[in-house]
Amino acid sequence: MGNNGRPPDATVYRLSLYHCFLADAQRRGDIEMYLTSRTLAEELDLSEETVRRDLTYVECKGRPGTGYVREDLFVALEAFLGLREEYPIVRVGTVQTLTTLQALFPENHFGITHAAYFSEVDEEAGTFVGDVEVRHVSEIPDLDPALEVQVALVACSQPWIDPVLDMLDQAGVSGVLLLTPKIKLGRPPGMNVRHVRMPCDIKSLACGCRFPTDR
Amino acid sequence: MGNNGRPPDATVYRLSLYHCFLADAQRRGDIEMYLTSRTLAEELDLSEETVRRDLTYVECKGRPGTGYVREDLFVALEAFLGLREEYPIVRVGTVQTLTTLQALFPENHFGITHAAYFSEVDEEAGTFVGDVEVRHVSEIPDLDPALEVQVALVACSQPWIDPVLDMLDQAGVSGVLLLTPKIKLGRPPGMNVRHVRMPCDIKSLACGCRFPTDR
DNA sequence: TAGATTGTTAATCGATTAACAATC
DNA sequence: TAGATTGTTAATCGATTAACAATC
Repeated sequence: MGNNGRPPDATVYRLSLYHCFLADAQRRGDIEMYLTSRTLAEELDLSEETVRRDLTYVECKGRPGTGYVREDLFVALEAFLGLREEYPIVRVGTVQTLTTLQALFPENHFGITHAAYFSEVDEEAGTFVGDVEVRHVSEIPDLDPALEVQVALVACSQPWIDPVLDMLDQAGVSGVLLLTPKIKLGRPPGMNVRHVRMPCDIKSLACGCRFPTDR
Repeated sequence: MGNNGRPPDATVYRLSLYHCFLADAQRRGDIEMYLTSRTLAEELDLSEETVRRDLTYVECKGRPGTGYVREDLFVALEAFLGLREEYPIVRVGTVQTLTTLQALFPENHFGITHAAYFSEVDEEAGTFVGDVEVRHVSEIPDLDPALEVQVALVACSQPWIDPVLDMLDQAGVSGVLLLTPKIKLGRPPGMNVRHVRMPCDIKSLACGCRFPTDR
């Protein structure tokens, strides 16, 4: 504890994973009072040491012999990650894509909710995905600043990527999870883009077959 | 060169990225004969040194003062990654999801093609996505071994994840790119799973807002 | 107290960056 | 030859693992 400064990326990702784990466990009705680094490690395929090291970054002391108070840990993680009760994000893609995403990663799971949906297809403006109204991407800059949306999930078609990133930047969104494959992005300076490149992941996995894991 | 043994994961991923870059450039009709580490670095937001270091793993010598022969590099990367002309993969998900994936990451882009589509929905067996017939996931173990499929792209619903991973394992598929969020996987031993956890990525991005990048 | 688990320090492992001689 | 770019070695940075004293 008392560990200041920006933690390593790998740690931030795992802290997010712990938060997801707790949100999910809560949803499933788990009400155990305490949680140890060992349990967490086993559930998430990590080592105990890594878990404890990670948790030194958040404002939550563990109790030797007992573990961490589940609820305290959850609250501390939420605070550390800068989340809110239901963290609102924006989603961008065609109605087709938005519908798939809604099925794959439903609203209000893991403590994340929607602020707005945007489609790049003109005719889809005004239609609904679930009970959410879809607006045209060109309206992204008009996103209500009061919503304080910081992150977007983007899966629009390739040609729309750069314009969409620009408009999100204008709307004050500083983090983007991008699912559409593309080689070179025209990312606005300062914008944080996590790009999932499915073709690269697949090729990496192909390579994995040539070098079988030793563990 | 002469660099043997399994390269670091980060390197394998970037080698895949270089291969994607070349496949994409070829598709766009780029026919420059040579390519330098600087160009590659600039296009992919990496450092020159990293690119050169990475390329020491593949069987392709660069020429001081000139760079790498584009075509040679492409062939060497393909060989190194264990790819083939059109590398066949399997895709798993509902018709809805498969359709979205086909739009987002079309067949025959980046040198990857399909071997088969599988849906977890009984009634969807026999339907078509694009010109590809969809089969039921329970048929995964019957996948023709002659196709030599090594990798699958899976985006089925949560309850199907574990059974699907098992059946893919039976079918000899050893690498999986999984898009469905889930905390704990029952992954068959030896199976290589790259799990994209959208909720975790989003929370990590949220955290990024609290610690603005310094560069 | 005894058992269990934390938090911290040191050691190791892994990856990137810097520097530069070799060479086309 | 001169200019440009490679490949390699050393230095740095970052992350994980191991070990263990502290403590509830």
